[in-house]
Amino acid sequence: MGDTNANAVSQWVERLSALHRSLMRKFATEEGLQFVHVEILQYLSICNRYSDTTQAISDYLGQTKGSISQSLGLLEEKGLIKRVQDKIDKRVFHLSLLSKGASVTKRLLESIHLDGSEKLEPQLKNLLTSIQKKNGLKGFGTCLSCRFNQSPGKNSFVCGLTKEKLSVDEVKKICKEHEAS
Amino acid sequence: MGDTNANAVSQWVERLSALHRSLMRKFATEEGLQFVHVEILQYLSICNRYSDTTQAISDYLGQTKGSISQSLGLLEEKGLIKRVQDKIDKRVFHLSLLSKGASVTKRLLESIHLDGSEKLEPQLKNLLTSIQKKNGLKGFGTCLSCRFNQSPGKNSFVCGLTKEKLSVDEVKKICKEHEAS
DNA sequence: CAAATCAGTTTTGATTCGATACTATTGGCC
DNA sequence: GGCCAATAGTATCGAATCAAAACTGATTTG
Repeated sequence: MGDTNANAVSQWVERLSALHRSLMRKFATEEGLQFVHVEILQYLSICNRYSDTTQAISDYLGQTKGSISQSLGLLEEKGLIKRVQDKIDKRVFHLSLLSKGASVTKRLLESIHLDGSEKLEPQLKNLLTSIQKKNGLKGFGTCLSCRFNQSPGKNSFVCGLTKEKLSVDEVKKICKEHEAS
Repeated sequence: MGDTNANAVSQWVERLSALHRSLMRKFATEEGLQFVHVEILQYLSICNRYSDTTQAISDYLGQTKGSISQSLGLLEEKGLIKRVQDKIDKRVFHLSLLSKGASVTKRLLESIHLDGSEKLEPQLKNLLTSIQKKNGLKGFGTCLSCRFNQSPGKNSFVCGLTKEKLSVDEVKKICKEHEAS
């Protein structure tokens, strides 16, 4: 974990990320979409119901909500996503993938086929959280690593923030309110 | 290395890459640059003298050379890079960072501080090359892992493709002609 | 030496981008 | 209740990106 080594890891992450961007861009072009569209669709496929809003996407992708809002308009027009107004807070609109949008993210996953040894998984997880922590970024992890998550029984989950029950699938998704446990 | 696990690794790489993009975007905005500008500058800081051209950047980043050409024009105008015509092949122009551009890449490296265990390094390397291979991408590795690289003596390197001598620093940079050894 | 290839630029029109200003809703606070 | 700040989201603006295609020149190939 020395400083000399941090640099070397840096280089590999830089190149891995660059390669991933390149593949995503190629995929986007083939689908007749912009890069950011694919980013948005991919995010919507992994975020939970507290995090499917314009602002959350803006936070996750690091772009202004104005830009995101425009792109969302286009994605809705193209029939890839839909937006539904929140019943309680009428300012927020929940975004979700329509079947057409979901099939794009499915093709993306197939198109960029990643392989890695099993040992890599926990290490990548650590790397990710360490980067988030180092850069002072909050949020965007799954319930399983969140301090608000409570598990009153087997396969039963409750979010300590919202006091709501969460399904087994739901707790695997990423949340903007996430705080490391 | 099973299929069930490939998916899990996928998820982590996706999120790691997304986080990295987000940090790069924030950095770009702070520097008054576009995302792609930072990508180009970063690439120029790690590529060797065979790979510092418009076409190579286009291949590495996965964008059309027309787009790259436009961005390069702006970067030159801003005094971040310079271009020098090749003495032999007058079609090609070699691009390089000016001090102003180099300082941006230095700040980028400091800004996105990545930490990881030593064990991660060889695994990331394997992951990277496996993705390149799986996606049928050629090129963009360092001489040290290239089959053209020859080492007639200690700290002495020759490229089997160009028959040119390469310095110790040079062989650490990435090359568009790279082929795995 | 002509044709094909290659490196790079230019042009075009749709779209992104950040910045800013704006509407509408919500929440606090007296 | 009523006022004001905060929040979610959209609209507008000008500069810049983006891919696609057409276009120079230079080089290689046949």
